[in-house]
Amino acid sequence: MTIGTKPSKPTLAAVAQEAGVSTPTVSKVINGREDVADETRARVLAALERTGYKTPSQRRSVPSRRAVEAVFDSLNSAYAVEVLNGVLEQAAIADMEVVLSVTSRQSGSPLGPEERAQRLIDEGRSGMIVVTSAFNSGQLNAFQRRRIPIVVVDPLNPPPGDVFSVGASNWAGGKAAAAHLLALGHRRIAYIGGPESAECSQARLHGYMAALMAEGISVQEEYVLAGPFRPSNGVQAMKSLLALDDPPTAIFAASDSIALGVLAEARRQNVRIPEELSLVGFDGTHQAAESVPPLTSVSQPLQDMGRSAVNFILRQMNGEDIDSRRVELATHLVVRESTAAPRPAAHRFTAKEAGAGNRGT
Amino acid sequence: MTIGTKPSKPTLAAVAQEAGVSTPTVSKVINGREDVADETRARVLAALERTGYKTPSQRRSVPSRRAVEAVFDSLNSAYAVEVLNGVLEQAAIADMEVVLSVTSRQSGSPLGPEERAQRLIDEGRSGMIVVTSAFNSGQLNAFQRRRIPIVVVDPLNPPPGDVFSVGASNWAGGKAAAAHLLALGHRRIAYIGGPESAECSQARLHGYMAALMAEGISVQEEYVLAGPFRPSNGVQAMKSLLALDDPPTAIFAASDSIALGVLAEARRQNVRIPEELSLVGFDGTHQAAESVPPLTSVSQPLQDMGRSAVNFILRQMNGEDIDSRRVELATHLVVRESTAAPRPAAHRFTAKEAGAGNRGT
DNA sequence: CTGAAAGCGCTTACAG
DNA sequence: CTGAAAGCGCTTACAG
Repeated sequence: MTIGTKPSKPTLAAVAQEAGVSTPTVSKVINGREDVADETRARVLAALERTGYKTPSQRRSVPSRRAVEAVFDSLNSAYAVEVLNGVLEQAAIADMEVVLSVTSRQSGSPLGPEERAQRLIDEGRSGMIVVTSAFNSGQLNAFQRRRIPIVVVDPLNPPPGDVFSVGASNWAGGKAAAAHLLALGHRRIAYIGGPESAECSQARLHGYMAALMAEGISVQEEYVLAGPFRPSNGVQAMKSLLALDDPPTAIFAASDSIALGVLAEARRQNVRIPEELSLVGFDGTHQAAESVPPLTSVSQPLQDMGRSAVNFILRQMNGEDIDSRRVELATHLVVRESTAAPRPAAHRFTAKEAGAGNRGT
Repeated sequence: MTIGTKPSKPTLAAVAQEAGVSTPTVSKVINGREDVADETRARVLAALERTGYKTPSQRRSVPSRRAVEAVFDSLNSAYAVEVLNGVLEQAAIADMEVVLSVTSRQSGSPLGPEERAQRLIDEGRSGMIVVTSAFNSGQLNAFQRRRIPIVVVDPLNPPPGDVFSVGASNWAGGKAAAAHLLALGHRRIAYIGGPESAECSQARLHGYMAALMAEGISVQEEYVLAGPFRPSNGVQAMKSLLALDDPPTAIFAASDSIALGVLAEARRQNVRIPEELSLVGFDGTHQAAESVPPLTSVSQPLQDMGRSAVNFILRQMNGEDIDSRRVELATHLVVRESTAAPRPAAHRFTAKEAGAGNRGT
């Protein structure tokens, strides 16, 4: 794999010497001429192999520096950009190119799975990294069938069993988030999830439930909400939660972007975080670190996930025997300033206080 | 080879004859060597064009899909991601691939300009879009010399005269920002700039100065600060400005990221925006729209800039005669909620009030 | 900066 | 079939 020191590029003459024949003979073999004895041809082919000879055009036009195709849903999330950064970093180390495309920007005529797979082969791609839900399992299979190495990163839904994928430990992350809030003394903890169909959100929800149940706290239905991974979801959910008779003292949001929506709505309603409400996000993007207050968040190793995806492609290319088709990287809770112990029960915050007392100040 | 006729494959020698020079000279031009007189180079380039000469590797290579190389400093800014989105969109429309690399992630051995240019040719790239200050003019010239279409997007500093570039009307944007604040009634307006060496920041500063001078207001030295295009710069600058005896009632920040730092520090010191301080950013990234309060900002057409860069490459590829090598797209002020009329003079906000009255609340 | 001359790597034509 | 020799197209080193 090292491109570093080449003693000297093997020439025709060197191959000839290795094979014990003249240069014209090697030339004939390379150019597929028929006037060469089978035995001689075999010796020359062996020598070509040993010396790693490349024809001038092979040397010059390097038709394909290895390239991975990276397909994203969009780049309009800090999440996607972080994964991309990891992909770029590992690709640079492996001296591979990254050909980037974004499904939302696809030109008019979307290619069918078979055509797309064929084009990937024609262009000499080494593989494809998929960070989008735009491919269904039929399409993924079209790539597999043509033996194009493929890796799906953090799929909303699990890919077919034989497709490689990279994800994060969502269940453990959800459990850690809820456990942190429980340890601070919270008992009324809400969960604002991603789309109900998304496996990763379900896993986070079940981690949250596991933590509550371990403390003997039953999960209240009205505390469990769902929606897209967007700030608007956080805004809406926050409004619903504040309107409850018994609003939560803490919220676990299934993504930082949702949490940012919660934060914005909290500020609008003058609910102070963390004094009146604790908030935990998920993803650990730089947005979480830079928000005011900085957000406690379950950090996913997004760059590592991007790096792992590239490594997975490389290992498939090398024909390595890979025992597990799924890699799950650990999440970890990063405690910042959006979580604190709940206020004493007497001063419990309610929606009515927010509406009346604080708004106009 | 028959004498006098022009057979199918034009050779170096044929080109040399056509140009009235020796074969070594043609060889030098093709390989981008510098030891060729400009006038000679022009003659040879013309002869290459007329004869339709192809290098051996060009003759052998299979025509593949057109691809642009896009080189960014990093993707850790909303600015860069927006430009990239524009590049991706226009490239998709033109059915071109985008090969993405990030200079900060370059693998161990950075390529020299000549090698890098050669590799671009070897890989069959159609051109290169540069969104980084990592290339000096010598390097840019190395690409120009080899006839690789190249476009520099919003250069911190202007590229050499013959390099194509895409930018935004920074001076007009700076003027619009200051004029907006003046129209609201502000008279003490500070400017927090980018790096002093950056042309774009200088242009914004001079636009700001022009607006003040048009109102007969002299620019106060202590109100003009500079630093990197990062939130930390905004934080530092905000601290200095608040420490002045006569702090400004409005701040024009040379980028949204700087403004976000100002916003964070303002919140920390309980300076309310816009009630006590008006704030204008620059760039118009989604960060400006999503901050609390949403930021008034001079919007750059970042996606359009990315799109224009791709179009510039396409036009160079098509050999179009391009009259202007610089395209400057219009900026426009987007007024949101971070700007308002200053408080009446009697209640003028001072640093001391912030320190004493509000902090502990 | 230019180009005659030498050189390089490969191919071709042909004698054996 | 094989390979010495001539040839081709391009590059390099260097004298002027």
